[in-house]
Amino acid sequence: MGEDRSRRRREVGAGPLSDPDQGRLALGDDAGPALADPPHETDVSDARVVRVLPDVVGIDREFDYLVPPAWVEDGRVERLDVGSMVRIPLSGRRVAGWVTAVDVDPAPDVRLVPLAKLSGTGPPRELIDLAGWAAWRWAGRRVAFLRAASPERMVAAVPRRRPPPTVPTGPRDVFDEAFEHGVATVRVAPDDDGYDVALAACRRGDALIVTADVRRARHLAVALRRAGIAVALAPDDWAVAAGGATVVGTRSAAWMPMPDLAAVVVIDEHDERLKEERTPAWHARDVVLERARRAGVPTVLTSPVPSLEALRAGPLLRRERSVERNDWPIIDVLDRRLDDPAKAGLFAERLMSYLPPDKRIVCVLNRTGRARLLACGSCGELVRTEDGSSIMRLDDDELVSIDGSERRPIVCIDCGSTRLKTLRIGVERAAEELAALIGEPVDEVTATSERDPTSRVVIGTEAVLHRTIESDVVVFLDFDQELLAVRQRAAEQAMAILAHAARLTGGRHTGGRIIVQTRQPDHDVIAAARKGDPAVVAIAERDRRKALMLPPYGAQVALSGAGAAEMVESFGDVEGVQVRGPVDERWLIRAEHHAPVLDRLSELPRPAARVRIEVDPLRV
DNA sequence: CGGACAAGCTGA
DNA sequence: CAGCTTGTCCGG
Repeated sequence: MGEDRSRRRREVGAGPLSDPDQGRLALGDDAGPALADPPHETDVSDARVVRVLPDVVGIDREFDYLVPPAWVEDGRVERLDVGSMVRIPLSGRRVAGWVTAVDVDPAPDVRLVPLAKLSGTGPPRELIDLAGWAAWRWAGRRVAFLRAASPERMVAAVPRRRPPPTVPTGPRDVFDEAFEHGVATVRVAPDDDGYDVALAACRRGDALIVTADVRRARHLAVALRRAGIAVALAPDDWAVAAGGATVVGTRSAAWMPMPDLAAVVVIDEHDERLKEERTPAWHARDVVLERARRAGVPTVLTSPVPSLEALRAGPLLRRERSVERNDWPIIDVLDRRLDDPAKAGLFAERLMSYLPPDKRIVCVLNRTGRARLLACGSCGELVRTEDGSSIMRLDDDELVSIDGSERRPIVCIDCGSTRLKTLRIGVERAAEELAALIGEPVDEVTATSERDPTSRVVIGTEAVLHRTIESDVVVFLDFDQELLAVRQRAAEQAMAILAHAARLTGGRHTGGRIIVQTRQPDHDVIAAARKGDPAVVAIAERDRRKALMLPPYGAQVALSGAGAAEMVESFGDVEGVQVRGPVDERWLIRAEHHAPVLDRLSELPRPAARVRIEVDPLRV
């Protein structure tokens, strides 16, 4: 060992200059002036060694580095700890990385080089550990999670906490009780804004409050600050959070530093926006549940329509049945089977008599999969080929005809404008028809609409529910679209959509109303919403998923991409794990428990070709 | 990921 | 066999 070290010292100190990093070392550079002197005084054999994970996707391996002795002398080493963000020389280039361990015994027989730079403060130790767990849980790479846990811009020093938070005390409520269970789910009113649960969490100390919606997060942050609480809004206020504060934010908040974490809240835990879309497709609810468990602090999940995952995580707390019922709007069901099929258009004949003449009305028409049309944003003409025979689509920054034979830059042939808009035929036609029926203008809202609608009656795709702040009545023109969707979680998603609509309208006690046009008036989802009791759907779903061993009662992993076949090949046979596929170049791995599948996936080498691994996908 | 190096292909 | 492409390995 001693021999190794002295050899290393010689090589590091006076090694060949062909290695650019060693050249830097000998010349001082970032390592500081101390090393510009001959290294006779600084005994590198006693130098401290740290372990670093490079911020390079595709490496996912740690390397050992020397702490430059100059850092010891100038005190920089004081700031160097697990989680520190550094720059390291790695195979001839310099890359960023995270310190994952300090004062390590270096791996033998490697020629150590010093760290190049101390860049700033990074994720604390517990988040480094949590990232390791998450990499296992979602079969991803640690780098992805450490990036999520790192500040967007380098943080040199963490400000110390401002004066101790003053938290308004209030009467003990259902949320205070929920925190005493360790993990619990509270079924709340559809229009619950999350403020009460957030406040109950803050009464316990620094709270981590995760919401699905950005606007909700911002509102909550403002409201809590107004109540005198020190709040860091994720991800911007990273440094404030690191100094100690309550953290509010969407998914990204799950990875914010919190030195004094005391309680965790997930608002609208059923919302699919809590799941990252890109791989690794982690779920913020599940990340914070694990984080809280490790920290030994309680978690409360809230939702008007709790997921099976939440119901499995802990007890469900509800309010009185009669109270819950009142929190949901009245649901009017228009049975489309009763219409004369010959003239069954988009609007049931009876619908007009259900629409109040002076209230705000939002109509939802989820016609996904319909052909999207491009039109000129200026003259309104449809974007077509030269001869006008066929429509054109957008391909990167060019227009291309459907058969691919004609391309041109984005220019309207009629007026020369370069501005385009997309039309969704379903919604557009419906808006025209509805405007004619009610004799007043009807604005359209789609995911790409820029301005908020101003008309009293609005129509749009599901996106309209995210855009509109308040309305008295929500009409689902074709709810069968949701009920019949060939999706694994169609019923829950339909229930969630109704809950979202109920948020806009408010409960029946304030006149809230939802009108549902359907050919399945007896569907569980509709029955549940009418009673204001989502358990009806949850129980049916639970039994179905248990029987099929679907999450959360089993593990499901989808593999796709060019390297998937190779990965499945090397996955081989694992006891109690079944592999099916490929269906559309996609494999499905299923098992009763996650561990055998995830353990195997984590020990498998990644194929060179890309593989998309989705653990417990929301849609299959 | 990206550089180094080896093995394989091409053309004269 | 130089000169190039493609594949595989490995980094401290």
